[in-house]
Amino acid sequence: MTNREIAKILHEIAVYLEMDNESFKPRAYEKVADVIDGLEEETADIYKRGGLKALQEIPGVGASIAEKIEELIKTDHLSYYEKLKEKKPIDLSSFNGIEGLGSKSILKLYKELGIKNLNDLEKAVKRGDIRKLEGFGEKSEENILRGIEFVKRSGGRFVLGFIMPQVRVIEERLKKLKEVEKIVVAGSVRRRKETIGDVDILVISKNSKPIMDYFVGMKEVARVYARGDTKSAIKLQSGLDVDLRVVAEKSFGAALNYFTGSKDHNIELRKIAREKGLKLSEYGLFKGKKQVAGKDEEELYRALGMEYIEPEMRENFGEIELAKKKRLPKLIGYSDIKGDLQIQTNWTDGVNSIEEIVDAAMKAGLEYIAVTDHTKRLAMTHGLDEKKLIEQGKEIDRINKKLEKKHIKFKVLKGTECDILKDGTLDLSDWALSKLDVVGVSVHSYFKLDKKEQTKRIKKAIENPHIDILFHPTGRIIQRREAYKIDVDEIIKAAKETGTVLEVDAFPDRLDLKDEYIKKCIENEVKIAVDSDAHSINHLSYLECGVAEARRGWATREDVINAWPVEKMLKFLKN
DNA sequence: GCCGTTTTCGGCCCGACTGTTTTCAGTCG
Repeated sequence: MTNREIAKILHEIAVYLEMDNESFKPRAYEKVADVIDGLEEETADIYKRGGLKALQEIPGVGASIAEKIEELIKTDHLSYYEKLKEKKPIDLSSFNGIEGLGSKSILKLYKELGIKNLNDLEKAVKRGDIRKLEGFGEKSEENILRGIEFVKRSGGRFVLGFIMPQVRVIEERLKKLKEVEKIVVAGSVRRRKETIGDVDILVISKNSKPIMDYFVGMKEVARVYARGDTKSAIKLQSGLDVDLRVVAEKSFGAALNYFTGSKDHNIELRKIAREKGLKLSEYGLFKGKKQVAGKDEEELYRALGMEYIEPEMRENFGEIELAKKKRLPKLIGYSDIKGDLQIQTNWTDGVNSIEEIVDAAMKAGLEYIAVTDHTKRLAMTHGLDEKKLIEQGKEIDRINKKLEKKHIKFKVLKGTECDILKDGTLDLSDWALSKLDVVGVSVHSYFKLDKKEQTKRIKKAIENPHIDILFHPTGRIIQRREAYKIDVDEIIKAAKETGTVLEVDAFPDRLDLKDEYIKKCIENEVKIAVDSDAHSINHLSYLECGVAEARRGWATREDVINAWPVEKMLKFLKN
């Protein structure tokens, strides 16, 4: 049983307990569900390793929940949960994402109308049964209908890197309004989560009416949920929900903090405030009635006795403890990347020539790139064999000479994205690999091998002394493809032993490695490389998404080899 | 149900909005 499955059951137990008007138990289950969902190690492995005792070391897990998890792991069943479900046989998960429907409403719908799932709900809405219920009305009915549509369509989330340009356009437009004194996009966009559900924008203004008028009247607005003087909410034609809030200058920091989240991070901060006899809300930090901080975030964190915490770290994964001790890492900056070590050109499946990419990379402020086209095994991309690779090397020599002549300091490196074959051997000869500056390897086939075999395959590949970087190490594609089954800890260990760099592929729906694994690399002193995996010059801008993910994994400039000058980076790869 | 510079009981984050009411429960972030 996976963490996700365990978390889902615990979450549903919480909902059932809420239905029974239990006051604090639901929160206990809810909390553990969240913790387990975010756990790196499989709970089943934790149990295997240390039994009930180890389970109880998971934050929020006590004797009672530990036993329930044990039962789940051992038998794939939980009698406690099944009894609850027997009493109220409702498909709770089908109601996820229908905004405004919590446990109490779901219970009412079940009791009064016998609604057990989304299908029943849709039928009841269409019959007009919902509005007749006490406590429900036309508006509720409309909301439910909209929720059903939403859930059916998208599951409700967008890949941040793909939707970001749209967010920026709106931000820029609002910024230009003369009534807007300050504007920040908060929420999960500011924390740079991989996917987002909606966008929260905060502005300071003394005259909000024209701003709100403009906001709800934009051409791509599909629907206006609310239009007030302090808050408006819209849905864009793309399906993205955007909220705009106007806050007072003296509360801006507190509001920004509050609307940036994460929720867990905020809860911790509020607890700390309470311990100090203070009260934290989105209006500020208060001692009694008196505001002691909240104008900006720096001041707020200082008043709580800690360092400023970058938004990308605010997940309550230990950042607050470090901030208290004033020992937060200095995260890599968005303009620290000096080179890009994975780029495909029109020699294989990229669309641009090497020279076009060099040109674009220079304009983007880079100092070097590695050309890393696919190898022959990927026939559909016309992958390069040894002979073509040598030809390409000559072309790169020519371009470098040309740059030198013009006294341009930019450097093009010879590289490859060499295929890892099924047995862990490589698609190019050692002789060919030894001629290259940057050797990346990656898996593009046999995704379904079992965990042991897949791990062994990748380990074998990176044990080849010519290998520098393992590209997109887990192979996941967000919202489309699961990661291959591999033991990431084993791979990190092998990378440490062989001096292999692990990549953070910056493509918005890859972000591979993801944040939690990046954090693990850094804890184990394994270096990472943030690469665009560009297949066209337009993709170079995705480097930003990779840096964001690296920051979410607490990476500093020292951890990222392509944030280093080219000489230092190459010297590191040689050793 | 969990947790403890409050160790075996008492407290658990906070405020606002929504839709339905006629003072509030439910939901959300």
